[in-house]
Amino acid sequence: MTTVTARERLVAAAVEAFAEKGFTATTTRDIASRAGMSPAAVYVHHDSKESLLFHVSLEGHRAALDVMRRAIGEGGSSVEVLRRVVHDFSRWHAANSRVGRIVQYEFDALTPEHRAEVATLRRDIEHAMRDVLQRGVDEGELAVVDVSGTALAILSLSIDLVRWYRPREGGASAEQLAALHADLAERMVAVA
Amino acid sequence: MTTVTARERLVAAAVEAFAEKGFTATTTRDIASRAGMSPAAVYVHHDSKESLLFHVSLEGHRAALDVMRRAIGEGGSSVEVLRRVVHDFSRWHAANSRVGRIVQYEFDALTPEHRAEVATLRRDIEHAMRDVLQRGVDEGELAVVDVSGTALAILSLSIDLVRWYRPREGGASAEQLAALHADLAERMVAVA
DNA sequence: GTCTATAAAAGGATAGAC
DNA sequence: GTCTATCCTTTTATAGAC
Repeated sequence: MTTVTARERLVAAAVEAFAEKGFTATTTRDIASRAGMSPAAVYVHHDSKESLLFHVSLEGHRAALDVMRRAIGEGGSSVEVLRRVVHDFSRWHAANSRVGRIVQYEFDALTPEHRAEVATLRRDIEHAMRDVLQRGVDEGELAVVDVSGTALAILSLSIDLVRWYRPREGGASAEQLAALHADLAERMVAVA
Repeated sequence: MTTVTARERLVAAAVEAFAEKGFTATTTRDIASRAGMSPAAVYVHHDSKESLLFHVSLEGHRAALDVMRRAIGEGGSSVEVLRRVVHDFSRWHAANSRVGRIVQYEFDALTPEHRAEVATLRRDIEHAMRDVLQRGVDEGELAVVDVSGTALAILSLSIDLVRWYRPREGGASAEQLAALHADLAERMVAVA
C-alpha cells in the first residue's frame, strides 16, 4: 500500500497542467486545484511555479537519458544497439508523452541557471546517439555520411511523437510505434 | 520600392514575439513595442491577441501545404517525388522556423473555431504525404509496411527541426539539412 | 489610425490564523 | 502543513482626444 504524499500529488498535478496548457498558461491556482489543495499550499513545497517546472524537467531529462544509457549498456552488435536505443527511446516518449512535452517545449521557461543544468543532460543525450552511430561506422556495420546530422534526425524521429501522440483505443500503441521507429532508423543507416 | 504597412509590421512583430517567447508569454505591449506603436494601436488592426495568432497560424499552415503540393505537382518517379517533397518541406521549415514553431506549438492556443479551421489544413498535409507513399507502393517503387505510420515519421523528420534549428555561422544550412532529410527519407522506404 | 489614460480582471506570491 | 484573505503587479482590452 503506497502512500501518496501531498508533494507527489503536487508534482503530478503540475505535469498534467503543464503538458495540457503549457507552463505560462498554467496558473498556480490551477495546479493547486488539481492537487486538491489551496493556492497557498503550493508554496510550502516549492518556492515558485518555475521551481516546480524545473523539478519536472530535470527528472524528465534524467529519465530519458537513463533509458538511452540502459539500452546502450545491454550491448550487442551496432545494429542491435541502434535498434534497441531507438525502440526504447521512442517507447519512453510515447508512454511518457506528457512529461516529454514539458521536457521538450518548456526548456525556455526555465531560469538561466536551471536551463544550464538541464542543457548538460541534453548534450549527453545527443552525444550518446552520435556515439552509437560512430561505433557502427567504425565497425563497418553502419553507413552514415553525416553522423551529427543523422543523430539529430533519429532523435527527431523518437522525440517528435510527443507533439502528436496520444494513447487511444484502436490507435498505435507505444510498443508498435517503437517497433516502427526501430525499423525506420535501421533502414536510414544500414549498409547497402 | 515596397511600402511596409503598419498592419504588416504588426504581423512581423507578432511572429517574432510568439516564436521567441510563446503565445501566452507574449504581451500585447511587447508586440506593439516591436512594431513601433502603442498598445492601443494593435486593436485597430486585430480584435484580439488570439486573432493575430490565428492569422499567423493560418497563413503558416497554408504556406506549408502549398510547398508540399507544388513539390508533388512537379511530377517524376515516386522516389523523385518523395525526395522533392521531403527536401522542400524540410527546407521550408528550416528557412521559416519561427513561423514553423508558431504553427506547431501554438495550435492549442487557438479558439475552438480557429483550431478547427487550421486542423483541416493539417489533415491535408498528412493526407498528401500518405498519398506520396501509397503511390510508390502501388507502383512497386517503394517498400512501406505501415503507410500511415511511416508518413507521420517522415513528417516528424521534416517538422521537428523547428524545435532546435537556428541558422548560424558554420552550422548546417537549410539546404544542407533538406538534402540530408531527402536522403534519409529515401532510405527509409526504398525497395531493397 | 495613433495616441494617453485607464478600466477590469487575472495571476504570482505572501500574511497570519489554526 | 493547510487554510482564508489579500497584496501587488501585470495584462488584455477599451474610452476618448487628436
